Amino acid sequence: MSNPRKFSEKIALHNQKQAEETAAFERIMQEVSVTRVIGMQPPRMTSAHLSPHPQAYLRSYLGGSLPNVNQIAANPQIELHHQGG
Amino acid sequence: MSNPRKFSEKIALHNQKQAEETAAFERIMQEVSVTRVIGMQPPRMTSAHLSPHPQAYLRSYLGGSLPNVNQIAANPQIELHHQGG
Amino acid sequence: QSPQQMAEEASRKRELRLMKNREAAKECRRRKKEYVKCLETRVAVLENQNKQLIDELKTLKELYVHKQND
Amino acid sequence: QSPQQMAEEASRKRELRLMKNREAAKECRRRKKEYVKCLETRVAVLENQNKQLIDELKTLKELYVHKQND
DNA sequence: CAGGGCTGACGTCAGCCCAA
DNA sequence: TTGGGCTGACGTCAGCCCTG
Repeated sequence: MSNPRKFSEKIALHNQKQAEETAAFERIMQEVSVTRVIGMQPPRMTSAHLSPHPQAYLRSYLGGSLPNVNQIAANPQIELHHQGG
Repeated sequence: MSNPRKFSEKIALHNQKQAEETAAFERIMQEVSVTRVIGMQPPRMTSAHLSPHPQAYLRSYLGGSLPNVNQIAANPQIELHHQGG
Repeated sequence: QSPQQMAEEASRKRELRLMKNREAAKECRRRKKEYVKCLETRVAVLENQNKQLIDELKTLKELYVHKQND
Repeated sequence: QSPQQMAEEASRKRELRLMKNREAAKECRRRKKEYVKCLETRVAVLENQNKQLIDELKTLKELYVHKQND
């Protein structure tokens, strides 16, 4: 049953749910942040686009490592390949 | 203090917060729904736009009563940004 | 007043206080139980709202990038 | 066995059981208190996440309609 | 300041439920 | 099936805070 009788199990279940929801929350927030950043660029060219290192430009706007950026890199306008790890 | 000692006050406070958050939640959901609906139209004209009653057309897509939709249906090109937050 | 009457009076007062505190404790436990149930319900409601908000955010985000590519 | 030893044995067993249940009740109250605090913390966290999600949804929505009007 | 309303914490009883 | 672990509910004590 999803509603255990022992308090320890209830606490463990709530901690698990909270961890999952926090992960999903942070993930979607980062994705939306990335979407908004790349969405602001196309209408106006920035000097950063002339830079030989566009990856560094994006990483300057965003904080941590962005594993999902690869999907966004599928956009034909911007090329963003792995920096080799 | 925001953390009362009596349980009745705690319950009242939680009910109040829940009501406010639920109201804000339903409001933003309806707004986003409206935004998505009107955002799908401009690229291609639908036969519904030739109808003499566009309000009825919108109400067919959306559920409850939408007081803001009237303004949107009247002037589709206006910007709707209410309290900024 | 005789000490006998004093003892009876004290005993009656004590019993009355115990009775009041007994019922008060019962009501207190009832309110606490209701409060905990309120907390659990609130958690469930907020959980559903979070999921719906995340889904709507995903949808609007993809719609936004699609508009971007048009 | 004499009834005297029987009574002592029963008394010792009862006292041992009371002692165990006493400590168990104490631990149980501790876990319940921790659980309620966990619930309150969870409510606060979900509340903040809801507000942030709504704000982000508002921002993305206005950005979407702006892209629409361009 | 004393008195009373509420609640935190304790010990006890009764009952549920699972592993032995 | 049953003993033991956990918990729900009770009554009591102690303490806080507010009102008289």
